[in-house]
Amino acid sequence: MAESVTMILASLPVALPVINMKPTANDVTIADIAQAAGVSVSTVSRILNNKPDVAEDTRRRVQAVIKELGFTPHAQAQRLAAGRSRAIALLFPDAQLSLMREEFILGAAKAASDAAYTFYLMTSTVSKPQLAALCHSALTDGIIVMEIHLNDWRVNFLKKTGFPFVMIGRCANNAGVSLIDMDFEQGIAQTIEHLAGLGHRKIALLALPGEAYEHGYGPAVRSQDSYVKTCKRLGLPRIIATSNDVRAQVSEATHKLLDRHPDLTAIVSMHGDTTIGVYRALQERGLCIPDDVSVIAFITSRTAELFTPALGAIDFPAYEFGYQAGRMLIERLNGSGAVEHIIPPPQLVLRRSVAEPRNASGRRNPA
Amino acid sequence: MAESVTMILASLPVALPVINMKPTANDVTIADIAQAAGVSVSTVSRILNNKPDVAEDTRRRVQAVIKELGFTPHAQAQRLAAGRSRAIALLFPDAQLSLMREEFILGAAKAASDAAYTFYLMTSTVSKPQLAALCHSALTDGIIVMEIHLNDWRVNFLKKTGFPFVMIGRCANNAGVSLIDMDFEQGIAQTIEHLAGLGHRKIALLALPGEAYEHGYGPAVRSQDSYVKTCKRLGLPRIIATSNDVRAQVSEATHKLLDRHPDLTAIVSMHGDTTIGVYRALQERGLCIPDDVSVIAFITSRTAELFTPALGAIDFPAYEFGYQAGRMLIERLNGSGAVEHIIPPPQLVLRRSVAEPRNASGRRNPA
DNA sequence: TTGAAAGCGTTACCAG
DNA sequence: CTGGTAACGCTTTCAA
Repeated sequence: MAESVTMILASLPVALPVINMKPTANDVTIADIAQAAGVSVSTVSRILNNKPDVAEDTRRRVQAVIKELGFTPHAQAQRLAAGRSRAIALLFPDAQLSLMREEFILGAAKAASDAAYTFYLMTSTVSKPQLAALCHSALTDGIIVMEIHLNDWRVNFLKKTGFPFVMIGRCANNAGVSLIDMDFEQGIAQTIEHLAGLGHRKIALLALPGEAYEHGYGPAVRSQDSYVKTCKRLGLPRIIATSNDVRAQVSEATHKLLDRHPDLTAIVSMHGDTTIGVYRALQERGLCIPDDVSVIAFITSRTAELFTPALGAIDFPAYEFGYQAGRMLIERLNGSGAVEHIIPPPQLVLRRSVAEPRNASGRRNPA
Repeated sequence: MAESVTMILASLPVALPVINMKPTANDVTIADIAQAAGVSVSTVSRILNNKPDVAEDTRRRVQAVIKELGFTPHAQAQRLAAGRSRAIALLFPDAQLSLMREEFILGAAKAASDAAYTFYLMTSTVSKPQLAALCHSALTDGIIVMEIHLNDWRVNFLKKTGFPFVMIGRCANNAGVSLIDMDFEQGIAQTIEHLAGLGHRKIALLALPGEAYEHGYGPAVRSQDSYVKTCKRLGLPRIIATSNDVRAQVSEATHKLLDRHPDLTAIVSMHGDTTIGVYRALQERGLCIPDDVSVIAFITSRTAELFTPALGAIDFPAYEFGYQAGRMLIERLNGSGAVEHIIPPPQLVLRRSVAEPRNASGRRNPA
């Protein structure tokens, strides 16, 4: 009854079940059905694909046989013959750049399953040859690309080859390709405006790493530019710090930020869950959220609610983004659906981490 | 320059790029290579598959042609001909039962990509016919099953058909099948012992829903049984509450728990990130973590760190679990690798949410 | 409404 | 070492 306490590595040299038989060897095929039902394979195929031109009578008879013999189609063969895979793939880069990435997966997978498509997940960043190989492989009918740069070689490549795809994110030029993207400009603008409306004057942007901006990573560029523009417009000082999307580094960046600007009263974070680093830094300095410093980030509701105090956010509905991306792609593949650019209006969700600034003179000093 | 503020639904009736051509129609095939290189397709195929019996000279020449023509294999056809897909699939149920589920995906996907396998993600719970269809489809060589019940029809089915699979979790009888699982018994036992060692006497278990236990969901059964046994052994009272894995309900359950047992000093949660519901409930009652109540959960480090105070945990290395599951499956498929049962020793990670109980008489009253 | 046969792009066996 | 050729299991004309 008692389970072993330590790792059990039962390398039992048990005779493994027959797995080296050709996986399909003993399966019942469409030919078996045809024979058993006394019709041709073409007829069975028609029935399998719900073609109209089959006698009701025949259909019923064959379907009975199918059921009886427990036949189920060999998707691999279907796909080869039909010239399409009824599959979509999500290219999910390794890089640490992005936000809320995991939820994209489940959303896209759901869209696929809703449309009776299969769903491939390709982690690890692809090289150009790899991408070409993927397109030629016929494994998938279309792909979802994310972490888009303003000038993105993958997008250029796919456009050139005409391989169907959609983007989560967008380039500088998005003619002819469907996409769903966050409105980082408006999101930032609204956030700064809201904070300014509460009385904040020193609002810092905790941005993505400088390389991200320099490499033209969309969210980095758009948010930072919008921050600068908005601050200018409102006559606010521009206070920008950058950090990798790693908790410890976010924390460190926050400390530096506060060293340089001990009087700032709000931080807008481009980081996702690693914004916890901001919380920790503030805690370490004995600063209170939101009384001393308000914090807002681009983040999913579910994650924002884990913070204490709950993290105010420009809501990032990542699951929905993934779902929409999948949906658009599949509609595209099915011939329905025109080019769509979905850029939902940013949703500012105020939670406990956002408040009016405490009277500046009342500020406690850092420990 | 200014982006539109609202959702842009650009249903531009643009002439769509040619996507209805048979996806493979214009691709260069192995036959093209053969012709261009002046060899047979068999030879090209051999070279593609790195077979030894090819003249170095020929090999180089053909490879040059391949490169020149930009040939890339049609995986779909390869798979049909070879009788194997070099793909694995993860069955990812919809149900709300489990913990840390998303990270499994990335881990398993990584294992696949490390082995040059492709990775399918099947969300939504499968029915028996669906599972049978998947096995026959030849889309995947093996599958990873998770959210295992002590007696699991999927496992029984797969065993019977001999289709290769591994489990994240385990059944009552696990002969002949590889698995990786959390040691819930020991995890709970160690946790209770540790808390008791700190001086806690009233330690509650916030368990999974009653149905989960009744249906024989492994983690539910093992943890609860272990809790009861351990408490008995240590002479501690048994205080069990159940809840669905939804924040609001976890919160409510916590409130009820405290209504019935206002003097409890520690809560062990079987819930993942929804354990935030426990935090909120305690907060609402003006109870302090950990001074009034210590909290421990089964949870990933990354998520535990988002809590304030950081959530003590029996660490749930979900990514690693996914990775190992994928690795085992692929090794199995490759013929290497015997049956493995991996049950890592539970890792108790004490964070800020765990402390000695405050002197019981010093306890503040609920607001 | 049905059937025969020609693929789909590879792999793998068998001769040479 | 190389080339023919039969699968792989299904879809899809084309005739009947």
